[in-house]
Amino acid sequence: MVSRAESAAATRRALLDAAGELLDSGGPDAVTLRAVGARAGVTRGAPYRHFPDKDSLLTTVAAEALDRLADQVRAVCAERASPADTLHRALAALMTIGRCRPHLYRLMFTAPTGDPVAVEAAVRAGERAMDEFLTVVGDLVGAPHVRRFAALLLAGAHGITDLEVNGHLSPDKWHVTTEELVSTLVSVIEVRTRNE
Amino acid sequence: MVSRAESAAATRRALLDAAGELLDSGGPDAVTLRAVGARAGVTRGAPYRHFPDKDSLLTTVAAEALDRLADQVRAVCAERASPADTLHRALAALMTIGRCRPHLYRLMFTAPTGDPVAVEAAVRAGERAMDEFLTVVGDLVGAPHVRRFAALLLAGAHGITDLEVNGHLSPDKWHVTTEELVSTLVSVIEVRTRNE
DNA sequence: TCGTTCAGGTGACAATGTCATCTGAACAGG
DNA sequence: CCTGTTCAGATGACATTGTCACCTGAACGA
Repeated sequence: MVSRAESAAATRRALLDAAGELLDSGGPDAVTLRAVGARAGVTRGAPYRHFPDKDSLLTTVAAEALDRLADQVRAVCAERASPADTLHRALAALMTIGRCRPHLYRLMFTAPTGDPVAVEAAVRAGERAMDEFLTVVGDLVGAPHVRRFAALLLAGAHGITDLEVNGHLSPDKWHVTTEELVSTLVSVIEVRTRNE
Repeated sequence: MVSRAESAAATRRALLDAAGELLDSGGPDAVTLRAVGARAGVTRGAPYRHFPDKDSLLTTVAAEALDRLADQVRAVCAERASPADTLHRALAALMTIGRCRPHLYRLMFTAPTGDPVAVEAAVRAGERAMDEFLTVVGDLVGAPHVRRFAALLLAGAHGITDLEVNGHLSPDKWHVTTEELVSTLVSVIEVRTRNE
């Protein structure tokens, strides 16, 4: 029925899911190899059959999340809405992760650690997500300064999200919502590119 | 010669400095209460005479760093250069921390944890730093949308810094330096405000 | 002078990451 | 069908860490 390879793959998946769920519910401190194992139905030593160490497990969680983000951006891009709309939705995908899964969001944008193989995978996934963003911005901005404005948009949206995630953007102090900030950011750059 | 209160204050200072130095040299994992104590010339239990727990110690380190940042921005502001120059230097103060002391930078912008007293101090220090930024931006932008643009500038600079700190802004991929990004960000907002 | 306070030292404990070792079942080859 | 191998998982053990209870001695106030 279930081959050994299938069972092992299922366990690996369960471990990654368990780590993500623990991260969401209790923050990084709650992600214990023992807890991850328990939630995945195995014991504390089992994860070492699938990941070299804890860091590599978490880095793989981040890599998968970055991959999903890249897929989302690509999907938004495929909808072929107006370039401005597409950009807004792509940035919204990023910020939704920050709002719904703040600890995962932090993990995604933290320098990956652990086994070189896992690190490499995370780096590649991150670059893929950024490349997708690049094509989105490419439809909005002329070729000469795509990279500059794409980096600026990405950094801006990330900064807004990160500040909000960490509670540094209380609306009653700044009189702005994160949505308004992103809108302002995008429009400001649109104005700039039209003026060139 | 040295009163008991003086000695205690000196130890407290030594603990905070030791924590900062360990954070710089070895990252968060290197900040061990035992290591902090050793570097401060005391043993592992001594920190508990000055901080309720480890989180509160680190939160206090962050609070002091935010306070220093606020002082720097205020000092820049007092130089009375051109508003644009002042803004650039204020943002540079922020980004310099990120480049020179990346782990401390991360600590500063992470939601504070630990004892409510320490958390309160960190929140207040963070708000003070932001208020200083607000006055800097106020000299550049008209009153109606100061907060919005101040938040945008701060979030943008923070996003750029955070991405760079975590290695997500390799210049050969994006063809941009962080300085160029900040310049673009500032000029883009200047254009916008002039058009209103 | 004497009792108090309190910074600091010390032993102990539970939790955790990690490893060496063991076990049993799924596999390959005859 | 039998047999040896491989490998996922279990288990025991160890060092490290945060944290606490308890102890000590010296600086203090009266």
